[in-house]
Amino acid sequence: MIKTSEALHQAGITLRVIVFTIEDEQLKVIVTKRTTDPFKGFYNLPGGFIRKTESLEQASMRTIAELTGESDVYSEQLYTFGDPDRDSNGWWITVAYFALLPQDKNGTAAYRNDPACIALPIEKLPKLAFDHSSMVEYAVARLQAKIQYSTIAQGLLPEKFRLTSLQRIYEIILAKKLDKRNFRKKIASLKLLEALNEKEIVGRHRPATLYKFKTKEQVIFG
Amino acid sequence: MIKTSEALHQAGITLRVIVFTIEDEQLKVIVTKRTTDPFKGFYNLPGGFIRKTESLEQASMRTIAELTGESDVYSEQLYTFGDPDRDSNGWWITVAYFALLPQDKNGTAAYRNDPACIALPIEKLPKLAFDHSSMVEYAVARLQAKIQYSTIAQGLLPEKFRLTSLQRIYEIILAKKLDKRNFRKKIASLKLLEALNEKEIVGRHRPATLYKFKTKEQVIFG
DNA sequence: TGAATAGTGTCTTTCAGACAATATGCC
DNA sequence: GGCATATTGTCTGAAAGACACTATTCA
Repeated sequence: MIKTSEALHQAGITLRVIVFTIEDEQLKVIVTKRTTDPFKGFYNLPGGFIRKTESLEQASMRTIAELTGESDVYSEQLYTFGDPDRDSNGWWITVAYFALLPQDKNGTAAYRNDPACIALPIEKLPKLAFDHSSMVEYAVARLQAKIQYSTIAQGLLPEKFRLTSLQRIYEIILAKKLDKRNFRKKIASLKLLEALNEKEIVGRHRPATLYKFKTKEQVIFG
Repeated sequence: MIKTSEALHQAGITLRVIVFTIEDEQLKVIVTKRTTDPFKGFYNLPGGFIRKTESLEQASMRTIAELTGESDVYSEQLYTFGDPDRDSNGWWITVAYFALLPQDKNGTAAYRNDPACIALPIEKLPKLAFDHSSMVEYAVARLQAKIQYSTIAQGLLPEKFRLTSLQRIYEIILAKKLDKRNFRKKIASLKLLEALNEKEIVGRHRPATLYKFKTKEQVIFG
């Protein structure tokens, strides 16, 4: 049926990671500027190759660690992109992963390892190289969907955080205001957080109780 | 950083399809029996290769069409499996798609093209070759999740169907009984179906109104 | 004491779930 | 008329959404 010359037994296969973080009250994605053609001067998503001895999961974690210096971030497989015209430079299949980089307690993104990387806000993101704009779009949709029925927001927060910070994560990702009382009622009913005997004092006002998630694992609460 | 000898620029890449259908009031998946080693005698998922001129989507649709004779079934990308030890026969990355084969009006599965294929019930499925059992598990989980907030059940039904048939689809996939009045109330509130001026008479009892989906596209109803 | 954020409760509406009797067509 | 499936409504409890005031700390 299939002529061997036509069949793509041996495809070039690459990995791309969509790393989100929240900085300056904005959802941002990490990109690098291309210095070679095609798409010279455009931003693209950081990527890497898969070693023969590692799983896709491991390859994505390694790539993210090389990029951010963080080896324990949340990540999951997003989608595999394989349109024949997505890269003029040959036939490439790209497995995309998305990941979340936590804020530190000051609300800025955690340390980033690679100086060529820059975090750009999702709003007003320029057109990216190849089909990377679609990948980001797809990842944002996944993130928006998943934050509503899982504890994925944990990946964007430091270990200890204020309820207000958690609410801001939701507001930024869903791009809408939430009612403070309803939000806290909902969070409390899920019983996934633990109040700590610690307060955080940020300004000249009442200090906030710090919370942490009872478990590090992602919880789905359908 | 990455030594070329270690990096997997050129992976063998294959496609596998998990085709579900409902037959004899059971959720079944289409498999074929292997005639060669490894896993000779085991069942495995039907698969294929990707041509250089087609997208992954197109390759999966083509594979499903070759298999079932149906060229317009519902399908979506499931997951990409790439563990280095998943196939002893070299390094293979497999992009898995899942698809739904509609019943015909008699409640049996639609025509199948490939005589080597057999549909086995999900309950009491034997261990499959390679990591195909995990793939089926993953696909079942996706199907169970998705039927609850989308019109994916449409893919398992003929164009015109009774509300009772729709309810049976839900009951079989979710493996639990549903209340008829609550089910119909819910379906009605979604306003996604259109009652036809046709009745279906199956036995010596009151005939049922036939319905169809207003649109062929999948609808997500959060 | 003023500024700024933390923390809290009620009412209304909507949706899910339990539950059973009547209707209709064929034989 | 008997059989078999189709069709329909109410009540209750839970969760979502609208809505505003008091508490606490520091400068």
